[in-house]
Amino acid sequence: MGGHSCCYKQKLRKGLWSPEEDEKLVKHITEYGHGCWSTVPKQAGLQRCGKSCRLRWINYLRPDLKRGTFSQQEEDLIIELHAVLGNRWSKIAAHLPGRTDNEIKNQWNSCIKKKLRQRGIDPNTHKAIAEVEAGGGNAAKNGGIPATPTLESTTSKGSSSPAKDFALDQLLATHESASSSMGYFQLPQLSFAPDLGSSLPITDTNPELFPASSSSMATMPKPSWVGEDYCSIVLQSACSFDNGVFPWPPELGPDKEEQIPLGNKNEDIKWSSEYLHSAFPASSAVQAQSQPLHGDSKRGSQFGISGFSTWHQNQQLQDIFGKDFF
DNA sequence: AAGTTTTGCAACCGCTTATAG
DNA sequence: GCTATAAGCGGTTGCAAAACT
Repeated sequence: MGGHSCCYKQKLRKGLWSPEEDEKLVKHITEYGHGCWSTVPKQAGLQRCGKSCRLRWINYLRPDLKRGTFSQQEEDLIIELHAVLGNRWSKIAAHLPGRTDNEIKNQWNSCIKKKLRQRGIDPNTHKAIAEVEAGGGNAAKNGGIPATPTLESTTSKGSSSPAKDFALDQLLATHESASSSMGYFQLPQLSFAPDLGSSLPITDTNPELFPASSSSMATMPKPSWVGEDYCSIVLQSACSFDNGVFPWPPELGPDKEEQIPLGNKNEDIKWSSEYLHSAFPASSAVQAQSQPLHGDSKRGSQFGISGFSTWHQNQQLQDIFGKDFF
C-alpha cells in the first residue's frame, strides 16, 4: 500500500479520542453510514485519518459491542478457538458476538496466556509445558512458532491437503451451524461425520477420544422441543467436556442475551437516536447482564478445568488426524 | 504518602489482501 | 495483467490506573 494516503495530507490528531470526537463520528456514521472511510473524517469534521476513525468505530463506538469483563465461558471459547485458529484474532472474534479482535487479542496477551502458563499449559502449542520441553522445545527454537501448529495455520496457506481443508471446514461448519441455531457462542464441536473418509481413522463414536458430552452433542439432532435453551444445553456440554461443570447461570443463559444485528445500516439508524442520547443502551444492557458472571473470574483462578480441557481437546485433534496432520 | 512497578487497554504502525479502474 | 487505493489484520507501543514497596 505504501503509506496511508489519508494520513499525510494534513496534521492529524493522534492518541486518545475525546468525547467530542466520538460524538462527531457516531453522529456522522449513524446519519450517513461510513461509506469510504477515507472520506469520513472530513465529512464528520474530524482531524483524524480514516483509518483511525474506522478503528475507533470498530473497537469502541459500534453499538453492538458487549464490552466489560470476559466471562469464563468466553475465555474458554477463545482458548478452544485459538487452539484451532492460532493468532487469527478476527476469525476468533467472529465467533464471539460483541467482542472485537483487538479486545480478544488484548485479553489473550494480558490474561489468558498467563493463566494457561500457571496451569502448565503452553499458550502457543496448547500442550502441557512439560511435554513441549520434553519434545525438544521446538516452539522456542522456532522463534515462537508452535511445535504443534494449529489446524488453521497449516490449512489456510499454500499446500493444504484436501483432508485438512475438509477437517477444518467440518470443524468450522459445526461452529456455524451450532451458533446459527444458538444465536450466541459458536463452539468447537469435536465431531467428525462417520463418513469423513477412510483417511481419518477415528470416528466420533470412540468414547475414549470423545467424552460423552462432546460426542453426543455432535451426533444428536436438534430435538423439536428445543428452543433458545438449546444453546444453553450445548454450551454446558461444550464448556465442560471433562467432567460436566460450568453450567450456565440461569440468569445468564444465552436466551437472555439480546441479539443485536451487525453491520446493517438500517439498524444503525434505528438505534442512533437512542444511542446519541444515552451511551450504548444495547451494549450496556448486555454488559449489565454479563458483569455479574464475569465478576472476579478475571482475577481469580478458576481456570483449571477449562484450561486443561483445551489441552485435552488439542490432544484429541492430534489423535484424530495424527501428528503429521498438524 | 510518595515513588516505583505492573497491568490492561486503546490506538498506532506496517504489512497483506481485496477491489476498482 | 498492472497499478493505485481502500480495507482488514496482527504485532507493538504508549499511557493511565492499579498494585505494590
